Amino acid sequence: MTNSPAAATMLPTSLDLSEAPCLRLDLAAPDVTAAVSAAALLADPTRSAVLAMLRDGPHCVCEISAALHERQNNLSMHLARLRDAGLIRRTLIEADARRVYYERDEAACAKALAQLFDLLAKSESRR
Amino acid sequence: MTNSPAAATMLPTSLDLSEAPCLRLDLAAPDVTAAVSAAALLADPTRSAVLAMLRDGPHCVCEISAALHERQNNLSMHLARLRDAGLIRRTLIEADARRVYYERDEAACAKALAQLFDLLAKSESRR
DNA sequence: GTGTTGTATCAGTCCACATTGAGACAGTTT
DNA sequence: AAACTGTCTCAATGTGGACTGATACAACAC
Repeated sequence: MTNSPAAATMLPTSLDLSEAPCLRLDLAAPDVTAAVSAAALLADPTRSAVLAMLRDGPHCVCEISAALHERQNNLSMHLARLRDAGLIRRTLIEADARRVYYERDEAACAKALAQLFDLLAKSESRR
Repeated sequence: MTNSPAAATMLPTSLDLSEAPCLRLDLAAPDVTAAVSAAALLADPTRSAVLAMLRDGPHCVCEISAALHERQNNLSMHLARLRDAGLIRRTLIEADARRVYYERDEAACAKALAQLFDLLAKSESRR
C-alpha cells in the first residue's frame, strides 16, 4: 500500500564501485547536432521507406508513391527534405523525360550513418 | 522571366540507361518501423546528448542536467523514454544511494545502430 | 491549339510531443 | 521529528511538422 509507482520500475543492475561519488557538475555538453539532424530525417516512416526503396537503384516518384500508398504531394515534400539534406538527388532517364527519378547519394548516406555510429557505438569502437 | 522555380533546383546527374522505362507500380513497401523508432529517439537533442554523455560511463541525473542545462523534470522524461526503449538503464551506486545513476545498454545501442545501418548502408554492405 | 499526366509548391488544419509549473515521494541531514 | 535534496509524475500550454486541398507548371498525346 505504501508502494510508490517509482519503485515499481526500479530494476537496477548492481554495479559495485565503492569509490567516492565525486559529482562532476562541470561536464561539457557534447555536440550532437549533426547526428540529431540525420536522425530527424529518418524519424519519419515515409522518408525512411524512400531511402529503403532506393537502396536497389533509382525509382520515379510515381513508383514510390504507389508502393508507399502516399499521396503525391506529401511524398514530394518528403523527397524535397531528403534532397535538401543531400541524401538523394534527381536523376534524368533519357527514355522517360516525363517522370522524375531519384537515386541515393551513397556518400551522403554513409556520412549520416557515421554520425549516428559515433553516437551509438561503444567507446572502444569509435575513433 | 518564364523561368520556373522548379527548374532552378533541377540539377540532375546524367545517368545514361537507355533501356525501357517499364514502370513498377507493384513494388512492396519496405518495413522500416524498427529503424524509424530508433531514429525518433535520437531525433531530440537532449536524448542524443544523454547517450553521448553516457558513452564514457554512468552519470547521475543531476550531472547530466547540469551539463546539458536542462531542467530536471524535462530530463527525467527523456530518460524515461530512453529507458523504456531499453537504450539506458538505472544503476545503483552503493556509496551514493541518494542519486540515480544511468548507464548505457551497449547491446541495445548496437541493435539500434544495426537497424539504422540496414537503412543507410550500401546494398553490397548489407547482409 | 486542348487535354492529360507527372511533379512541385503553397496556405490551412491538425496532432504528437517538448516544455512549463506544480506537486509527490524517498533518502539524508539536522 | 522537521527540513532539505534528488528524482519522478502529472496537467496544461505551445509549437514544429505532417497532412489536406488546391493550384501551378512542364512534358506529352491528341
